[in-house]
Amino acid sequence: MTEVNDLIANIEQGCSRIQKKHFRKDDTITTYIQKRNQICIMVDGKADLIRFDLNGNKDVVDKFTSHDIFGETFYPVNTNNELTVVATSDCSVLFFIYDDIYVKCKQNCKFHSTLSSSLLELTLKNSVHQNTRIEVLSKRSIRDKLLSYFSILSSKDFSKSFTLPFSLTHLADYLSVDRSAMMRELKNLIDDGFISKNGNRIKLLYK
Amino acid sequence: MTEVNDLIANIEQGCSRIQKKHFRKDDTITTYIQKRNQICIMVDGKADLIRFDLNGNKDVVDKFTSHDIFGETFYPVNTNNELTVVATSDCSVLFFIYDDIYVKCKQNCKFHSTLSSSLLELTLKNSVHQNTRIEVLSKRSIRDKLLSYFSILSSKDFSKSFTLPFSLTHLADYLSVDRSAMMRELKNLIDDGFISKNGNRIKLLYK
DNA sequence: TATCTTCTGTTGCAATTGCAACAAATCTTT
DNA sequence: AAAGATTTGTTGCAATTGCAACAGAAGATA
Repeated sequence: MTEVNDLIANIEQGCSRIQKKHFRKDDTITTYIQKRNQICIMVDGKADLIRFDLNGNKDVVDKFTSHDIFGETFYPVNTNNELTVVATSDCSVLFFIYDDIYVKCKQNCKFHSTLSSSLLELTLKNSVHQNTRIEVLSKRSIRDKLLSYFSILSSKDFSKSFTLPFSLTHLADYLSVDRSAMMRELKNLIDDGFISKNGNRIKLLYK
Repeated sequence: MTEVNDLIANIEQGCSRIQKKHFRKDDTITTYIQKRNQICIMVDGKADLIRFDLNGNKDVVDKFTSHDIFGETFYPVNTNNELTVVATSDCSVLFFIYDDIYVKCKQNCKFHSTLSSSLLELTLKNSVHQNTRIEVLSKRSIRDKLLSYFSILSSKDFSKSFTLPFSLTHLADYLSVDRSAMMRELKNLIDDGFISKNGNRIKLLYK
């Protein structure tokens, strides 16, 4: 597949209906509510997708980094609670409305065919990440969640040793488990000889 | 967005590199291993995505029904254990290789632009399903998993009453929890006055 | 350098969950 | 209509997990 940067450059240059905006840390980038299928592409920077639930609790639903694609289009309609994307670093984001581009603008803009295949690539990449997360979340115990995630990281790096892509605190969020329970289970895995660990570097000791 | 049937008809007719095959119940449709980015579209029928793990346990990773898009392209490379798609009813499936179509056949087949946007639609739809599942799986208790899933179904039907799209046994699989524990929690939700239930029909009683 | 914040590590305890096992009900197939 | 398969419903018990709370380490900011 093509380089992500090329794709984004393609998307950015082709059509007046696509906007690029810049944000500072803690700015609200967008909300998922009645935006008629807004699609966003993170060119550069980081952001959190946040829900305020019925009790007013803040909940980080997802995290986006450079080259991620996100927006209302990817989410089930849910009238109960609004989703908000908040910048966690300075960032730049492309915006457009799916319906505008594919319905209103169909005839006169031949750029759309390349846009489609670029978007398709980004969306497929996104799908792989989602399936990875589903795979891991669907394990019933913390131990299995950890082992399954480690196994995927190991395959990706072609090595029994790899570095976690984020902090242990964030890992617990990603696995949707209590951090202290996860720490306990990491210790058990070490004691039982399944893995060794040095900071954020993990080594698989089995098979 | 366009009707799924139209999309599939489009995809089916446009290109000699796309094949349609038929399967009987229990046939193996495909395996996810070194198929160079195979993409499959279920025209009609049902199938399970199955993993045989290291202990030889059979594990249903995902379920596909009519109009679902699936295949190796959507999954993280994982050398450890092979994924197999097995028909759970008679079905017909479209097959093609992503790389073949977008790389080898780029110049001479103008059908590709419509293919791209059709695939994009299917993949976006798939993304919504995946995010729904992630949303639900990331809840920490069975109670919250149930309530979150019910809330999504309720929004989709614009009603406090709705019918579960599958059996309670399958629901437990979808939520990745023990079935008996889920039944217990359903009973608690009823006793606590959050929901009422009649067979597969659920009614939300709060707010 | 001092201060503030985030991250890591640990523990006791209570609550939730998974497991095993069984019986009854419902749906399929012959 | 009978036999077989699948689904629903229930329970006791053990194991896992979440929660609360704390302390020290490491990183960031002024």
